[in-house]
Amino acid sequence: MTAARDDREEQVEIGSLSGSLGYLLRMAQLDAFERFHARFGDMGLKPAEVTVLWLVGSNPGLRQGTVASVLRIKPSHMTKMIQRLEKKGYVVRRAVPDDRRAVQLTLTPAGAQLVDRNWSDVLNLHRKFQTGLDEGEFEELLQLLRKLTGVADA
Amino acid sequence: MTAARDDREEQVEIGSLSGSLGYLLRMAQLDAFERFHARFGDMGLKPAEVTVLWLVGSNPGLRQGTVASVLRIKPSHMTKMIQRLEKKGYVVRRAVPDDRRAVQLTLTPAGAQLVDRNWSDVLNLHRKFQTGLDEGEFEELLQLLRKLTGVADA
DNA sequence: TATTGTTATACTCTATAACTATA
DNA sequence: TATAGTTATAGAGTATAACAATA
Repeated sequence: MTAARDDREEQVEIGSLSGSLGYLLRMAQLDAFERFHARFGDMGLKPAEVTVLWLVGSNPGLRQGTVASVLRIKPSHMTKMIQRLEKKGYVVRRAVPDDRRAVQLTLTPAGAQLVDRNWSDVLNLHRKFQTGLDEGEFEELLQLLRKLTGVADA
Repeated sequence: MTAARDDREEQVEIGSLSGSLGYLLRMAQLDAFERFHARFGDMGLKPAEVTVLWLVGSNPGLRQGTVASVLRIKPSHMTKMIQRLEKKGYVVRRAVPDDRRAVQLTLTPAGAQLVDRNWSDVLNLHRKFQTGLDEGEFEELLQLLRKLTGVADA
């Protein structure tokens, strides 16, 4: 009796949960992950990894620690992530000349190609799906999120 | 030379990352977690757990599986979460009379009290902090997120 | 002494599948 | 046979702390 169960679920009183920013952010992020996976799943990379590649591509020689702090990824996690990206041949690690404790990152040609080919699609991924938002609303949403998080406009 | 390092980080070119919905959602969620932890950390509950308590309080006798599907939490994780909430004395599990495979959830008096005392603060947590958004912008953001995620307005 | 990145440990969340007890 | 929930296992992300190399 699937119908009966579905009926039950429709009776749930969500109420003021729809006024919770935390809940809405969580739901939005789950949707975003699903869209990413549907479109880029066969690339074998996760959203955070693609973001790291784009950031390194835009800032060649960026230190690993800087990438971690900009993206708010823990250093110990960053290490493992960069090792994966290096193993896949997208990233090169090199000691920083002035400070040999530090590691500077650059993309390999394969990494650069991957970013060039896909970054635009990554940015437009959510617009093109049936989000219910028109272009103006989408931009408004981005603007409000930038203001909320303190991320500077491009 | 901390100053030197800070200077380096300020030179990072974020560029079109500020146009990425996924990135902004991630940053917003990190901020939201931090605010939650600063305000409710000593309660010993996480955002998802508080949300479950509120949902059960608003829908006494709700099945565990329904809670899981509404909040998009995996059933196996839901089991462990409910066990924690039960152990802390906030939730009671009972077999559903019509279907003894299923479990219906209700709050204990302690659970109900916790929700009554804190839910309003949970909802208002992000407004009151220096988010940079005024009340109108905050409501607009919630509205756009509801539209994006398909969550019905209260 | 302090900092960059690495390694190690533990815990949470996710993903999956096998299992139980019911239906 | 199918479903509700549980258990088990493996992987990713987070949080900490200890560590090596370098500053």
